[in-house]
Amino acid sequence: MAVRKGKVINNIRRIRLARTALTQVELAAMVGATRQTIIAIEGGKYAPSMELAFRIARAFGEPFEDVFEFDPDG
Amino acid sequence: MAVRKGKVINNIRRIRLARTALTQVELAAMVGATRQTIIAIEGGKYAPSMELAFRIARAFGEPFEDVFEFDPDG
DNA sequence: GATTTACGTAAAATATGTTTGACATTGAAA
DNA sequence: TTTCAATGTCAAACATATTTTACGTAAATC
Repeated sequence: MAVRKGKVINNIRRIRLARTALTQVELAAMVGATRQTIIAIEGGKYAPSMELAFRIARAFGEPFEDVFEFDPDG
Repeated sequence: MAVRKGKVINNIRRIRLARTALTQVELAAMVGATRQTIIAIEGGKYAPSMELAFRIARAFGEPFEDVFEFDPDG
């Protein structure tokens, strides 16, 4: 039984709308990514790179682990 | 002037040796990665994926942001 | 001095994340 | 009812992360 890899969950959409009221385009610009990337990450298509993840948390002014959570059983 | 991307710094080597006294092979096995990956990440060749980063922090029993830090000006 | 353990380098192949560009849908506003 | 902003889908190209395999070195130990 190989090591469990888990899943990273993000609260980007919730925070973007509830706390900051940014559009995807605005957020993308703030963090130096494209709209497609924001869409894909919000939609759970894949997890962002570490660099992008930190930039997003900073753009929100939220602690990293409030934006990104780890589900070890995912 | 494009958005600054910053750099992710990790304290894996320090924690691995000082706190847990694990070898690279042992750590790799614990987190489901290869020795090469641990070497590359410790050596700053690249940042790990989010999933791997969370697994490493958990393997150490350390808070995520104690293991991985963001340098916005890197 | 041969063997073993831990760490390092390097390169090719594969997997995952990011960009670019084009087009579709929905709701709000003119 | 048309226009526009925001969101979504899709696919190809590109960049980065990870694995696999092989070989090199230094220190400890037999």
